[in-house]
Amino acid sequence: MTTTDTTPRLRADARRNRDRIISAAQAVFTERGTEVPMEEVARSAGVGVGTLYRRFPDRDSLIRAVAQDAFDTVLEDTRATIAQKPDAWTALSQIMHRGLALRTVVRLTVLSSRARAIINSDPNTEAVNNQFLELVEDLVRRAQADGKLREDISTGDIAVLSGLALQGMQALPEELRTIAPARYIAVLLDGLRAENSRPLPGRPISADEVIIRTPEVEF
Amino acid sequence: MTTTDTTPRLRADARRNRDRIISAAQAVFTERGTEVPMEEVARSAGVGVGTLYRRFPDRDSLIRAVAQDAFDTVLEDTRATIAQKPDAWTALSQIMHRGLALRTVVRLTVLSSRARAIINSDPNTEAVNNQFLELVEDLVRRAQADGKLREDISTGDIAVLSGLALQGMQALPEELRTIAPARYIAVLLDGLRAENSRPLPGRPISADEVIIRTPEVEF
Amino acid sequence: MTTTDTTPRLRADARRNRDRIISAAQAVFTERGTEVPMEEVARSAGVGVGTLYRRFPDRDSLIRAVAQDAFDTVLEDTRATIAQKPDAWTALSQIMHRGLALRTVVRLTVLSSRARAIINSDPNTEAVNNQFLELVEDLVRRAQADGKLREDISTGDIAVLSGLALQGMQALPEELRTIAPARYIAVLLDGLRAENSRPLPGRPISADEVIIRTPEVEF
Amino acid sequence: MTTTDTTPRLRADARRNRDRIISAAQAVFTERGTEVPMEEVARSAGVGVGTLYRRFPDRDSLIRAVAQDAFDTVLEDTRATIAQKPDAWTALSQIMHRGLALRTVVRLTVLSSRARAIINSDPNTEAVNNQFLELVEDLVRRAQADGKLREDISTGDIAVLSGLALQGMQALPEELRTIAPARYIAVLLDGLRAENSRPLPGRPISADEVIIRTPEVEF
DNA sequence: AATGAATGAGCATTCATTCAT
DNA sequence: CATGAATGAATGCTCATTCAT
Repeated sequence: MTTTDTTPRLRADARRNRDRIISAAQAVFTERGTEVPMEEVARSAGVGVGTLYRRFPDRDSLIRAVAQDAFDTVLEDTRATIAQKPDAWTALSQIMHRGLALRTVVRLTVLSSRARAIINSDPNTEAVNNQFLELVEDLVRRAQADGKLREDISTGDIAVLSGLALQGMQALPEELRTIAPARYIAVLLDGLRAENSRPLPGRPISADEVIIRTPEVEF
Repeated sequence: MTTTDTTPRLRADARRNRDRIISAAQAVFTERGTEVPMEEVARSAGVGVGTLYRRFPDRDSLIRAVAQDAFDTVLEDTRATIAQKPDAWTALSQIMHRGLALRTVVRLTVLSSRARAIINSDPNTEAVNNQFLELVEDLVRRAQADGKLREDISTGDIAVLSGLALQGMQALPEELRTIAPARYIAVLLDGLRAENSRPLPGRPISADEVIIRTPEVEF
Repeated sequence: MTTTDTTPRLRADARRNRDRIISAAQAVFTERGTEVPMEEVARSAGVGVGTLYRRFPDRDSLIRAVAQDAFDTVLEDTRATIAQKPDAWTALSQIMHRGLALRTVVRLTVLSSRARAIINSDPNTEAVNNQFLELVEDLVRRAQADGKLREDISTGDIAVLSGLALQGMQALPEELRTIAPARYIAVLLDGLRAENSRPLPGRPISADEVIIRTPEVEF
Repeated sequence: MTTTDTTPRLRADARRNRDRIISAAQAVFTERGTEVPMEEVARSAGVGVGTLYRRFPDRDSLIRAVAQDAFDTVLEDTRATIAQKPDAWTALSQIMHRGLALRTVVRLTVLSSRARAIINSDPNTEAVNNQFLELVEDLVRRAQADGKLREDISTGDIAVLSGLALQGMQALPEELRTIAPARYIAVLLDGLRAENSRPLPGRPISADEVIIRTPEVEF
């Protein structure tokens, strides 16, 4: 787990508790949504509710911490990927194929309007997200310059599309849930290649446009 | 609205109310998930809770009715599309571009595990769904025979992919929410074309495999 | 059914409906208490709720009518019994052994505080009840004068005791429910005979004292 | 209160609350039946509904606990009585004259079919009840051998008869409600004596026959 | 006049959050 | 500090009563 330590000093055991809670919450939120009873989260972290609430005064603050953590991981991964790959298209492909943390982010931002609202109003997470999007933006530009990525597409589109392919797999039986995302990312990538492209309807969606304000949807 | 009239005879006003409730529930479920307070559903249908409950004795039975209705509409639309288009690829494209009812089905089946469980145990809805999948299956085969659709793909894949592109748009600002689905369906279609396709990882997923049994996820 | 016709004129079919409702309500109240859903009562009378409510504007008024009817029957039976039996003790025995209408009265008065409150405030029923108690009072006096009935007992005691033996049989299996009341009435009668008697604790309870004011108990 | 401690360890305050709830529920159930609003029970125990539900997850489990407790007390009382009284008839008399806990049992078993169903399916309570009935059975046999108790009677009859005399007193004004049960128990006992008894109709009812299966009656 | 639909108040139950141990 | 108990507000569902057909 990667945690941007905001709380300066924390005794070792308290720290450990905090981490266990975030891990557990991430798993539980990903599996069953952000509306699970707090007691469930506590139980699955192996602590009492009291402890949970001492660390995170309400559900929102827990969601915020989980999001924070996931965004951090995504950013780190992305940096690591870029550090090794000079080819923009390959880098993009790899990033889109990435796993759990990205999936958490997707769930949190795409599926739960509550999480979205929280994330949108958290400067810390937003900052990390912006850094991530900048990196992707650069890759997009470079991949297009290389003639690999279609022109009528922008960073926001990529963000949304990666999101789609990483979610919604719960409808599949266990066996397929593992292989399906890779398949659909691959289909998408084929659809994103310059060579294949028919002109798209609408207009490119930029990175700035995917940070959202719709607070009503709640699955 | 398309309602398969199961209840033999219903007084005109009762019928009207029933329809209003299903419409309202469809909208509300699509907007805010299947867990909205029943009172909300009632209010948005302009009836009292009592009426809602008289017609649908519990939430499950309402979800079932909404699903039924949505599946019916999807099937009808699909038939109409096929009736006019002899070209399989075009037919598939059009079906994938279709709107609200399909979106409801997707929401209901992909996002809410509760809805999934209900639908899976409703023979009526399942029957309609099967008819729909058969139609698509035929289109897929034909489009592949025509050399339009890539070979390493099957009906289940198409079903999942259409689902993905039709959901998750709530993360976008109002303006884009309208145009985005069409864009992403287009990208997907480009990715699905036979020409230039790279081999996909995994294996084709058949129609039978997307009727699902995982009841834990609940957003 | 014996109904003291208060409502002067009533069309034949309306009259028939009224009677069917009272019969049904008597049965249902006796079986399942005075709190059964009105819809149940209506269904078991074979009419719609609307009709039920047209006849009896609320639950209380239905209970009142049922009580009325039962009291009437009890009074009639008692008169008939007395008319044939000059021996007071035998008359008392027979009255105590009587069946359904008496049982309804007992249920209504002993088990449901609501019914009790209603009956107590209904001059009509009260009048009938008073006539009944006067008859019993006379029998008690005569049976004591004959040396058959113990002296330290009064009409109120008899009323309460008959009530007890006629109720609470629902705890027994079907077969016994039929024979049990007769057995226990017999035991009671043996206990009431002058010859057997040890002095009782407390004091004789008169007829006036069993018309009651406690409105809290509600089974 | 006698509580069979099933839950291993319970914080002092929780334990205290548990006991208060059972006491309150016993009183309230006895006064107003097993259908009182849970909120009433909670209020009368001086706790919030939440606490009530934490301890007893639903109404049935509360009824079960109250029954358990009452049966325990009855059994204890009975043992104590027997321990001091070698004379079977006197022991029986005393047991029949006993008060509140017995009355609760009676209410619960005789008046509420719901309670009956619960008790019948609770092995724990059933066990205690069986022990109780064995003790009474023995007393009945001895009292008959002593020539004190009439021969044409069995344990089940005694159980039913004690039940009758201990209930239904709510029809009486406050003052009499205190003395009445003793009076009627006395009458019954006179009726149960061997001397002067007339043969009873029907047949003796054994202890096994009063554990019942009729779940429809609900007062 | 009879019917059954509509309404909404009432009670059961769950769960976020606070607080005593 | 950690724990789990207590609280009460929110929501599901039922049913008495009213009213349109």
